[in-house]
This record gives sequence, structure tokens and C-alpha cells, in this order.
Amino acid sequence: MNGVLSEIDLLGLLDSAKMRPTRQRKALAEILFKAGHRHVTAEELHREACSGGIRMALATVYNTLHLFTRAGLLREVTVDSGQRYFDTNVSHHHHILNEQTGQLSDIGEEELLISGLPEASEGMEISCVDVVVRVRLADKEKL
Amino acid sequence: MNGVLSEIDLLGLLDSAKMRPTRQRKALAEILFKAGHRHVTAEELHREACSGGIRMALATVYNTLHLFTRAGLLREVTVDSGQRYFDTNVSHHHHILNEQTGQLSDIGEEELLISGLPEASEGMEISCVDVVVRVRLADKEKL
DNA sequence: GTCATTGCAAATACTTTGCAAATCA
DNA sequence: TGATTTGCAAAGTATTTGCAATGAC
Repeated sequence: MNGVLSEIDLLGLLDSAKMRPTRQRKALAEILFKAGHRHVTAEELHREACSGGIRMALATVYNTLHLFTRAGLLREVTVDSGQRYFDTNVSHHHHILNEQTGQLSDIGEEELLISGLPEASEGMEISCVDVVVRVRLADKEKL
Repeated sequence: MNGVLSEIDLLGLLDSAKMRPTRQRKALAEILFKAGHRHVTAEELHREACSGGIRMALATVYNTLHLFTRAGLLREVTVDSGQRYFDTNVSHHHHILNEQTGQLSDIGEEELLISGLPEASEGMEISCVDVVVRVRLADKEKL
């Protein structure tokens, strides 16, 4: 299930980002971009790589995530003051966060309409508008 | 400028939160609640306290911020994966973040209208919807 | 062979915990 | 005085940096 084509895709991806195709980068790119869109923390990604038998320092995962982000292959999502999340969906969109599990999912930008946004003040511009919908298990026992 | 009344206010505030009025707490409460609404990080608050001549460990600032938050006197705002911000405005509202300076300001909840929010999935409920408008200095040199 | 680039140990930044000391009834 | 609570040193997480080793050309 990872034939020649996928290998080429990954190489193309790294090449387009002007990054040398090291063993570690190929492994991380494969985990990140092989399936559909994903949201990961460095820790999760590192664990997955290790499970897959790829030995790598956690710092390398961080460095690679930042490089991918700078290259436009990932986008950082701010939903938690304790941990950085990276999203393989780099188009602008919003998020739903499960407060209990930390699980993130996407809301397409076009689904939400936000009106009443203030003008950016003199000399400033809006760089983006992020919406986070926090959800949790409903109180079962509501009388 | 900090007469008897303000002292009483602070004591009342701490008392209503069921917290003993220690020297450190009074000092922090004074910094936080004396003027209008504020957004602070633990680090900033600690620096201010020190400047004001109140010696205190940074950990005490964190503990106090959490106690105030649990008591409903503060609200935590998530806009940065690296640092926790606390807001003395505890009503529900949104934020503008200056990406360059880290400065936060408020947008009243009633100013924004958000339509198209998804239903919470089965058994889940929406706990809150947070909007962050990120702004930065406009590119001067746009041709 | 050269030299930009990588990968990771060590350092840093931020936050929380555990417990001795202080405080109140 | 004894139970409770406090304040902070030390520990714990999350992330970044600096540089020896590597690998592309």
C-alpha cells in the first residue's frame, strides 16, 4: 500500500518545499499527508512515527512541523494555551474543539457568516479571523 | 489614590471569592481590578507586582490567577499556544489580538453575529464560541 | 571535497505540584 | 492547638536553540 507513486508524491512535496528528502521528513510527510486532512500535536506525530518504527527525536518533529508550516504545507491552529496543533488543511477555515478529548474538526470558512467585525484601526490590517466552537459532553442530568 | 474605600472593595472581592486576604492577593487584586478591564499574562502581572515593591514568587501569581478564575473573577482567554492570558472582563465576548505586540482588546459579544454554526453532535453541547480577530501592521509598500 | 543543511542533546520557557510555614477558629 | 490554607522551591511539560555530524551536489 505504499507503492512507487506515493513515494514520488512525497518527494515532490518535499522538493516543492525546498526541503531535502531525509528519512525523517519522508516518514513525517507520509504520516501527515497520506490520508485526508489531519490535526496533530508534535507529541502525537512523534508517537505515530515511533510506532511505525521510525526512530527520531521529538525536537526533530517540532523542527519539521515548523519547516512544513513555513513552507505552507501546514497551518498552526491556536485552540489551547498548552499545546500547539498543526493542521494539514491550510485553507482558511474554523474549528470545533472537543474540550474533553482535545479532538479538533473543521468548519469550512463558507459555512460561517460573521457580521459586525470591526474595522482594523489606522495602519493595521486584519490578518485572519478564527472561530473556535468549544463542545463538551452534554449534562445528562438536567432537570 | 487608594483610600479606605478601595481597600474595602478589594477585601470584599476576596471575601466574596472565599479567599483569605493575604498581602500577595490584595496586591494582585489591586493591580487587576483597580482600573478598567485588563488582559494579563502571569509574567506581566508578576513584573508589575515586583515594580510596585511587592515581593512574590511567579508561582504564587499563577496560583492566584487560577484561584481568581475558579472564583469567577477572571476568565482565561486562548489566543496563543505559548502563554495563558487572563481577562478581567468575565462576560462572554470576543477578542482582537495584535500579532506583533501580543496586545489584546475586547469585542462585545453583541457586536458580532455569527450564523451557520453547526449543531452540536449527539450527546454534545456547545460550551462557547470564541472569535479571535488577528491584526498586524498593514503592509505599507503595496504596489 | 565543500558547505549548506540536518538531527538531536541540551537549554529554555512556561506552568503545576507538593509540602513546610503561616493563619485562623 | 489543630485543621485549614498559603506561598514558594522544586519538578514537570512543552518547545526552541546551537552545533557536531550528515548528506547533496
